[in-house]
Amino acid sequence: MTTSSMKDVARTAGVSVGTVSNVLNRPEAVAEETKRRVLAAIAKLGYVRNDSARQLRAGRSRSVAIVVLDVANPFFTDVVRGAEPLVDSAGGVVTVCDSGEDVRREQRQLEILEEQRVLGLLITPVDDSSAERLERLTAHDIPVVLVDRGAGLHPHCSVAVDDVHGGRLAARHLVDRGHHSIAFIGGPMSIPQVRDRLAGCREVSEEAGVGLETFTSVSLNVAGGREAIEQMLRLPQVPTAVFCANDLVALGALQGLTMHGVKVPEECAIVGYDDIDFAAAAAVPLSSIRQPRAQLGRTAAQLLFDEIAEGKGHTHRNVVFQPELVARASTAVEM
Amino acid sequence: MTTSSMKDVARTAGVSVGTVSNVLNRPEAVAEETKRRVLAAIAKLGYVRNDSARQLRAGRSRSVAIVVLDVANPFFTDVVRGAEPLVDSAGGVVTVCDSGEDVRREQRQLEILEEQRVLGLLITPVDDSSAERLERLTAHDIPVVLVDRGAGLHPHCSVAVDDVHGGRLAARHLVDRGHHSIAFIGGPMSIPQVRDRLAGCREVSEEAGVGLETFTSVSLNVAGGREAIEQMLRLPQVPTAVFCANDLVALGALQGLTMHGVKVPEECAIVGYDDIDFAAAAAVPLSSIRQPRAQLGRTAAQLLFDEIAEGKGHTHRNVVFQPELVARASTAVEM
DNA sequence: CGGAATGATTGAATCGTTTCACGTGGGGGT
DNA sequence: ACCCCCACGTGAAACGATTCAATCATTCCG
Repeated sequence: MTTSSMKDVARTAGVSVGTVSNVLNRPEAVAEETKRRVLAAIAKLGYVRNDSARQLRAGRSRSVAIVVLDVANPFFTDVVRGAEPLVDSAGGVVTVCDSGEDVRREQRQLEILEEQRVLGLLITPVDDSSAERLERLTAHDIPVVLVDRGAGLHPHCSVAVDDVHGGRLAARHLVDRGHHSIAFIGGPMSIPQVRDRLAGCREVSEEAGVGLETFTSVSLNVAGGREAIEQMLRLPQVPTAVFCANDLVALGALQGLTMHGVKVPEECAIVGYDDIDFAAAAAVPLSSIRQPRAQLGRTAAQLLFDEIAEGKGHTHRNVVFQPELVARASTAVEM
Repeated sequence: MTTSSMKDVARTAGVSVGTVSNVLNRPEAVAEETKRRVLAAIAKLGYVRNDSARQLRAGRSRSVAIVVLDVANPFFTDVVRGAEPLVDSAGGVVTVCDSGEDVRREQRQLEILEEQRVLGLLITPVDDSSAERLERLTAHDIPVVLVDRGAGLHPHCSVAVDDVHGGRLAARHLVDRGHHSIAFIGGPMSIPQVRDRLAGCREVSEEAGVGLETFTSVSLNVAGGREAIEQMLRLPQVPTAVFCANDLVALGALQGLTMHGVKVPEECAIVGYDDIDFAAAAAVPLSSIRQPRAQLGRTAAQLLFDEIAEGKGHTHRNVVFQPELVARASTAVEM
């Protein structure tokens, strides 16, 4: 028998289990001498609290789950970083889940998180198909905060960055630089952020009478960007600028273009999205649309705890941040 | 009352809780008709299993924890990625914990994980101070696999890459390129990987009669690299090459050097470590020491499940991979 | 037609905490 | 001397699922 329980501790200390529990949870309510004896017993037996039993009694766990599209994307790790301190100081634990942009994985994870009765959930859903399940979580008293997702659409709190506006900023920047035909790279199109960024871009390009080709990448990562460039370069008339749905795609695009001897920014400009740290450190430092990453995480966690604290009387809040353009070498040439 | 239990399901289906449990866990043992009724009740009530209760009974949870030094470091996310499929297919769940190179945080997380009775633990410990606690976990039947850590030192399974050899490879490469004085950047020195990589580097530099200055960075990230370069550039005689303890530090070093107008690789060469994807995409593509990142994760998970399966009769295995040099532009000049 | 074998379901014990209504004994106030 | 209150402790009842021996029907076979 390697694991000892409260009962064992109680026995060795010559007290009741209730007292052991008190030593652990309300030390001020137990006499010095007794406390000493109990602590000694705990040390001697190497007793460790059983969280399952605790949770069973409490009805909830202490973990706050964050479900992201891609843990390997620095954007998301920065969001997680932003949320962590708050959760920590509230005595919680952060659990990171990677849905990998895969609806089925996401489903499975949500199921498990629900079974675990997590304290709350921050999530960037893959697409709209999880809406139902998320509402169900809320109905089961598990607050959900949507991260980086269009506001107001769902009965949850949310933090988001105005992606349509971000798309506009990118396109406006390229138009100002004199480009007449733009390529948009991103996908899959089921991801709302991708659609929104594209929408903003389209808005500006149409208004300015500039051509817009879209290339759907399989995934929002480096490989996706590289592959999309292959397609693009097969066009009879290759666009002189690409706007990528995120920086990983942009880095992939940069690699693809360089590999084919296309000079960036002279022959083709690039604008990315997120402004992850690596964007500035790229072969050609990337112009990008900056999002307040850590702030997103921090605010999301804050909203979550607010909702928990307010309980039933809570009204959802939807916080929207504005993105900003960071111009670097990858768009440094006038056409 | 928003959450229903087995008892509720049993009542609505007109059966006993034992039967409900059977429907869920051994469906073949219950009659079709009954099963239908129970499933209907489950659907109607929106019943969700309570994992805490399950675990309490089972004595273990289903989660495999991975404790890493820095989630924002692509090296670690790749390791996690490698481990995930295996854990998944074994019906487990991955929990990622970020110790942030902070011993106290690590301690706290280990405590929590022990309380949670996790299935097992993959960990890159911050330093040796957790050895005791880790042994205690093993004693409590929680298998521990050390990731990216010197083999044989501890009573656990481990997967590692030969860091001393990696350091040698880097130094050898720089010596071959004709450098006469090398700077090592990395830290804190309490991290064993840092010490080993430095040791390998020192070995070769001494053997070759080449100068070696070491700069201790506060942390193994971009900022750490940038700051170390500030120090280095104050030297009367600035080294012509730097070997960085990982790629993030190397990227920081690259930024620092560029900011001060030092040309890479003409005036100063750089070798990184890990060969993360971003290394190849950097402003000056980085030479680096490649580690089999995903393989590390995969093997670690495999060892863990082996240990669980073998039980008491298990003997620890220590798998060591060999790193390899990937030469790119950042060392492309002969001195 | 009796008895055994098979199949389906039940009920109660159990996991390890937390919580709360109750003792119990001693000390202070009047 | 009496009463009351306080400070400490106790014991037992939850929490929700799993498991297993026991029960109850059937069916099958000789």
